[in-house]
Amino acid sequence: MTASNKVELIMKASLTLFTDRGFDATTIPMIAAQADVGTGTIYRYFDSKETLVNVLYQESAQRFMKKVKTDFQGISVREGFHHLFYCLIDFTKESEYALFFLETNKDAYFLNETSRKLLDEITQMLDVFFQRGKSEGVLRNLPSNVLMALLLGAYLKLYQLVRTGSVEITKPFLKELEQCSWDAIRTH
Amino acid sequence: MTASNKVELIMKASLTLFTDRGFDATTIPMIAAQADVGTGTIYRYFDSKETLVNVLYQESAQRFMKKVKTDFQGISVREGFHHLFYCLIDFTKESEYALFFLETNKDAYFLNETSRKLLDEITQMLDVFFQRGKSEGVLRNLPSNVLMALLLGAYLKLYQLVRTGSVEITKPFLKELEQCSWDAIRTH
Amino acid sequence: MTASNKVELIMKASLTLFTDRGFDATTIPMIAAQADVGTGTIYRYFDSKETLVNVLYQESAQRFMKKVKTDFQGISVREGFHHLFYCLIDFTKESEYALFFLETNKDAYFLNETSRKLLDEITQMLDVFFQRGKSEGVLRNLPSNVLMALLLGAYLKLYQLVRTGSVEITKPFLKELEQCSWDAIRTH
Amino acid sequence: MTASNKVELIMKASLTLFTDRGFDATTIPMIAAQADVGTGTIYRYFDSKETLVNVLYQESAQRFMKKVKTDFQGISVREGFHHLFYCLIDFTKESEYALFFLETNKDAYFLNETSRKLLDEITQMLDVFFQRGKSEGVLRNLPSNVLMALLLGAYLKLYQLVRTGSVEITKPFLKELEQCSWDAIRTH
DNA sequence: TATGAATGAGCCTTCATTCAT
DNA sequence: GATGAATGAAGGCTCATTCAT
Repeated sequence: MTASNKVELIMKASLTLFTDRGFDATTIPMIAAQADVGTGTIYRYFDSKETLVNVLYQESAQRFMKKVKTDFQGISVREGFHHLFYCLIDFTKESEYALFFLETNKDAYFLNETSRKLLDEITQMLDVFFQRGKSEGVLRNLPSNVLMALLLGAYLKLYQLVRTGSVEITKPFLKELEQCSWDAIRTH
Repeated sequence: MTASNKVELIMKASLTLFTDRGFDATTIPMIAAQADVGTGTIYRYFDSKETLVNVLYQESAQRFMKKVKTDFQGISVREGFHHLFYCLIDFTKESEYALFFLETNKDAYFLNETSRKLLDEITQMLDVFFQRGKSEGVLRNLPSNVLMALLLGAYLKLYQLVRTGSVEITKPFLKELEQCSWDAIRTH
Repeated sequence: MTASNKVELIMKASLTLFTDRGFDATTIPMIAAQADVGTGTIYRYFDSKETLVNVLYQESAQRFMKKVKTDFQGISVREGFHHLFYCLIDFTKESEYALFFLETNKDAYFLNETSRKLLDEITQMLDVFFQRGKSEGVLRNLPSNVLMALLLGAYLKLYQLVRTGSVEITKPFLKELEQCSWDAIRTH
Repeated sequence: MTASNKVELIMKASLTLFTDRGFDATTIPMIAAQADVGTGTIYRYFDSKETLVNVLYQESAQRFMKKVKTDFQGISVREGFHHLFYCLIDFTKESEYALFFLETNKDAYFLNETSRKLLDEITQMLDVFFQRGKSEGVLRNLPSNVLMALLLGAYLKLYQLVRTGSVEITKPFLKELEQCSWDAIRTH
């Protein structure tokens, strides 16, 4: 078994557990068991539990950023929003546990400087987009982080319903949700 | 120093810490230090950490429910929404850390039966309101919990910005946010 | 309420609880509740929990010693044994909780020097008696503490059965037990 | 150092301390220090302090039962008594702290169902023996538990003297003690 | 390299003791 | 004198982290 494979196993297991149970309620032995490796092995690849969670966070952040960036240029604001919305959806679909990244607050006590900076990068990228929307008069004249909060907050709370099985995702449902979110931030 | 004073200090400290760090990452010694009381004192007033968190939750839930109920009858759906939105605002203003109640998931493992029942009551009360809105054709034809998630999710994420000082609350700002939320769930 | 009265209440309550639950499992608040006094009141009369238990022990020891001493002179060894046996019985009857004294080992970690010395006094008194029995050829030629252990050990173990209700005390039963104990230590 | 070694160290240390100070007055850190292991190590091998004490109790009970059972059939009552008496002696000699088992009351709050059942088995086995003695007219007509109490109570109290060094065990001494105990319960 | 036994700091909780009323 | 609220040291137990194999 290659080292990278072990790392992957550990990361996957951590992500699952952190998402399902939270950072504090997840123990290193739990992760080791889930990843089917020894406890000590985790420490061969990650300095500490905090390092691990930050690596995870950063990996997700990077993946999310890359996804958003792709084909995000040279399209209309409405198309951009559609893109953004489906990035969230795809991102969550690809790995349900990516939610961990989306749900973790910027000021979570276990995040380090690197993680926070990465989030800032994403925020700035989105800021550019939202600024354009505002200058074009398509989006409400609110701070970008507010617009993003409206979008992301609603999305996450909704996804909780999905995860608990209270709500089922269908294409028309997604379409309507996209419209809701769009209506929330666009000018009328 | 009166006993009630200590209870208040403990509750306030707990609420702050639970809101900021979450239940698991908050330790009893932390609470004691923040409340400036001895560790043992907390146990004079609360059976356990779990009792404490539930008392806090229920107190908030009750306060929120009472607030919403007042003047919630015999008004139009739009007016009802306005009422609801400003209940959230006032509730959060009164005690910033009331967010703890709003943010805590129903299935948080530390909530007891009483807490869950209380939340169910609130949910049902809101369901009646959202149903009326839908039957009048004013609100989108989505499940009530979805409509609530859209409203609450956005509000909470937004309030995080307020707490970190990234955004300042002003009357016109609130007015606009109310409109955003309303636009998200109303029919167009 | 006179001070001495409080002291009595506290001592009685302690004795009961120490006998029933043991020294470690008995808390000061428990004693206070049972004695119907405030927690702090106990510390007005006793320096510490350890002081309290030693006072109790010594009081019992003194009472037992006095009881044995009375009419213990100028009688035959057999009569002396009868006296001793019924001292145990009466002592236990008068206050069932006197058992605490009889059951507490000399090397119990909470006993202080004074308590140990008092027990030594009793031991010496009994030694005189047992020596006489041996020199008269009535008792087995074994160390006095051994003879006493045979008597007391059997008695205490038996009394446990009484307390759990497994065995009922009647006059003929006591008569037979006395004979058992006597047969154990007398010469044949 | 092998795992079984640690378990042994822990069990030995616990047994010593439980015997010397009792269950309540013995702390896990004490045991760890005595066994020269970390506190946490104890919990690798025993779920809880209560589990530990029960394992200890059951191990002793089993060892005692096995010892008594061997060559306990088809011998006279007097021979049976001799066997029983030397079982106690050997048992205590093998591990001085086996006393913990003999001294612990059946109704000790920390004993679990398994421990109690094991003691019941032993009690029943002895009951059969005592019944035979009574029906043959060799033993006093007293309940079996009373006869056992006479024997065991005396033995335990005696052994306390041995442990404190007040008395030294020699062959003739044991012989005489056996006779004492036998004289206590036999018919005359 | 991989492991998991071992560890001890730190958690929740209790309770002997103090002290302001 | 009497009280009981307040305290913090210490107990049982968990778990992040280390290290010998």
